[in-house]
Amino acid sequence: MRLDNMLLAEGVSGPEKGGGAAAAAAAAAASGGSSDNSIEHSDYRAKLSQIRQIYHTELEKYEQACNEFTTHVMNLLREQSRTRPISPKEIERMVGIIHRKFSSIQMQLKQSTCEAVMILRSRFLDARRKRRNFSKQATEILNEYFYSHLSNPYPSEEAKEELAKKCSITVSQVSNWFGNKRIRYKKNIGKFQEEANLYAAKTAVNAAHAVAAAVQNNQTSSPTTPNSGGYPSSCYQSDGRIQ
DNA sequence: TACAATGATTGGAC
DNA sequence: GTCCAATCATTGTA
Repeated sequence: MRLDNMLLAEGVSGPEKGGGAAAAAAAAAASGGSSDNSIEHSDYRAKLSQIRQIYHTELEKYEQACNEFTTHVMNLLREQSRTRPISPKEIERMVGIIHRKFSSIQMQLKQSTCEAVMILRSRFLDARRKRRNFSKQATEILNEYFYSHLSNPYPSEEAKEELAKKCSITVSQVSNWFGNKRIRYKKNIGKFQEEANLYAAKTAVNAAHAVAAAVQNNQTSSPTTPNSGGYPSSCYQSDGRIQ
């Protein structure tokens, strides 16, 4: 069952008894976190534990109420048996109805606990709230690739994976970065011109070093022509995409 | 503290 | 699926 799996995954329906209720959990989940990672993590765990505790407390209450109500109904039936015959099957049927009713209430409790956990998780995992700037080195690597492929700044899947590895970020972060970079560059080429020249010069220096090394080794490879930067309007397709 | 920069998300187009 | 464009939310800085 998915609900059980989720609660189990978060340790909510496990054997360990802690503290926390659905409503309180939702309130806990709704309150903001702290800036520090470790503090945030302990905050998350504390709120999760709160959810767990309330879940178990409520569950116990329901079980107790169920037992009390069952005993009460059975006593009533016994009393009634003095005035009319009541078969054991009838008693069994009544007990079954009570248990089904209570288990559906417990299911609702599970559902709301599950929702509270999901709210908590989404808040904790919401990347926007935890955005961190990439390292200077990573930005450098990405910029180097972007400006040296200005005529076609669309890295292949392999190139993205390579860049992701080099920058210690994910492939989707690389995709996001290139998406943002393309659009922002296109919107304000003038602003990025200096940066483009800088990286073009860097690429040129790297190429020159490579050529020098090749010459030294008596190799005959020809140098690659670095991209000069620019990004003329002709680079864009009619639909606005960069060619 | 206001503002710019930046990484992530969303919705629509292809 | 990718990409663009707009936007959001956070971070960095003057």
